[in-house]
Amino acid sequence: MSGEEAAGGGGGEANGVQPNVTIYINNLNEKIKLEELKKSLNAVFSQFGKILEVLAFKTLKHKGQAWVVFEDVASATKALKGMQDFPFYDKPMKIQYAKTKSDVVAKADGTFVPRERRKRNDEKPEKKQKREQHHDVSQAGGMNAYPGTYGAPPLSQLPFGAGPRVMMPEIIVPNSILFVQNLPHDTTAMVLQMFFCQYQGFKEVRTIETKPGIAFVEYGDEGQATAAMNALQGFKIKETPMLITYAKK
DNA sequence: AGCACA
Repeated sequence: MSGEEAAGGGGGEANGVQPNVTIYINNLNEKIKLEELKKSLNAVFSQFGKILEVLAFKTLKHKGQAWVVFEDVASATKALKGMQDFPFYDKPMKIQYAKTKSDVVAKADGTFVPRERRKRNDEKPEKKQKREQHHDVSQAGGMNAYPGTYGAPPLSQLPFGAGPRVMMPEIIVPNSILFVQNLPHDTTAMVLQMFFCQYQGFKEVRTIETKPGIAFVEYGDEGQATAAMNALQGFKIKETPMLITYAKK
């Protein structure tokens, strides 16, 4: 047990914090509204594994910070390493493991003890809390407060060979504008921009309110668009890989 | 900078 202090590499354990299913993020852009922030965090982190909950608060002491609770430590570790300094709303996010166990997790493994004074409910420590007695942790107050579980259509249902007709071979015509499909319906343009803006020649993302699940992303030229397409093809924002093609001219 | 559970 002699000095094993890594030379402040930038990991999470450098500050003596143990690996945790929950990551603690700070240096977040404080101008972003909480709801959007949580949604974006969810979008940006769900590539690393199942997310049980995203927490953020607007109190003075907790601005610019958030907690993302994963199902397992491996996902949290991947997220910590993969997204360290990722430019998120123009600020590099700083990620560590959370210092303590999240309530959702404690509730799931039965170690949860309300930290505040228990309410007028001291004669009933029975296991009848809610009618959610599922063993599915994700339901335990998780992130599923989303306006619906849409679930993008699987790749097999994409409008490619759609229709019972003879398949015409689609001629691929390169375009500086990309057409992105198969996105989670709550994906915002901001989140898409965070991914697509990392490639040369990025101009803008356009979404259409009446058409969730798709987006157009414009680059300076076809070559740049192609590079971005190759880099992000099949990237999963939630569970379903996004499909990128050239927009029709 | 700031580690919570609305």
